[in-house]
Amino acid sequence: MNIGDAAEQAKLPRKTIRYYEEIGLINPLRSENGYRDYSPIDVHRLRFLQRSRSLGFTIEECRLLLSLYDDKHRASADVKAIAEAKVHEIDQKIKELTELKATLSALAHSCHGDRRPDCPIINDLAGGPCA
Amino acid sequence: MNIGDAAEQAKLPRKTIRYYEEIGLINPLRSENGYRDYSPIDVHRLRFLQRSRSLGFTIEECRLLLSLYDDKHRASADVKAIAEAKVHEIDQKIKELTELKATLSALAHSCHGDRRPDCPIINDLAGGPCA
DNA sequence: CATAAAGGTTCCAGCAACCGGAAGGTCAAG
DNA sequence: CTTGACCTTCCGGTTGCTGGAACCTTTATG
Repeated sequence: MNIGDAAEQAKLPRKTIRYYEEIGLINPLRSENGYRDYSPIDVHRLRFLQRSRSLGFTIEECRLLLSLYDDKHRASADVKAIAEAKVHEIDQKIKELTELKATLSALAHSCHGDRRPDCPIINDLAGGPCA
Repeated sequence: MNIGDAAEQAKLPRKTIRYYEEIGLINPLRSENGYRDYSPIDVHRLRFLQRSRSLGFTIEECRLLLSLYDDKHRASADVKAIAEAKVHEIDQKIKELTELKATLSALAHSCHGDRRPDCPIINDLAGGPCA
């Protein structure tokens, strides 16, 4: 199967697939004409990558997950630990963003938003809390 | 004032300050010896940048905010619009992350996490929703 | 058979927003 | 006089791709 079809099945751009090959996450065979030739197993692997990435795992985490995927004797606990760490990370990020939003929307709210040049937002940015 | 002191006052790494200069967000005078020389106004500007960045504005948004800051006749509405757009963006990001977290923590929860190799997380990644 | 469109290939460059380090100049203190 | 803390520039790397140029191959059509 050529890269176009593989891309469609894995729901990944061609460019991304070539990039994944470049960094050693996958390596398909080559046809006589030099075209990449993806087996169903390759496509499966690409799909694994697509899903892992969309769940927020970094490339390096994906690499690790793939190695666990390949290792038929790994313990499920290993995988679970990675997933839980990721959940924690995401949670932290959510907290940060929530605070950010509160600060910013308080600022926006305090601004009358008319034609006058006086603006609490700019004033805060200019001389805010760390002044 | 040399870059070290400016950095401390603005709470920005030296490297970052030089970078901001490189991309034209600031340009301090130079002393005889070639050292950058920051005026209080420069430091103020750096602080503005530090605060804006920490509130999640991109560099280009900061550039815009600075130009509004410099323009004594701009309407506060212009600034408010930018802030509100940012709040909306942040909100979207929070929503995305929340969904991500739900998916991932459901997965982690479904995994018994012991020594056995069978793992629902890996299984999902391998053949998940887009199989 | 010619040709044009739609695939494929490689490599090079660039995005955001910096960070780290090397090689070197400068300045104050002991 | 030397040590060490500053400062300078420049180069490369980070993450995860994406776009484009220049080129080859395959397929469809006139």
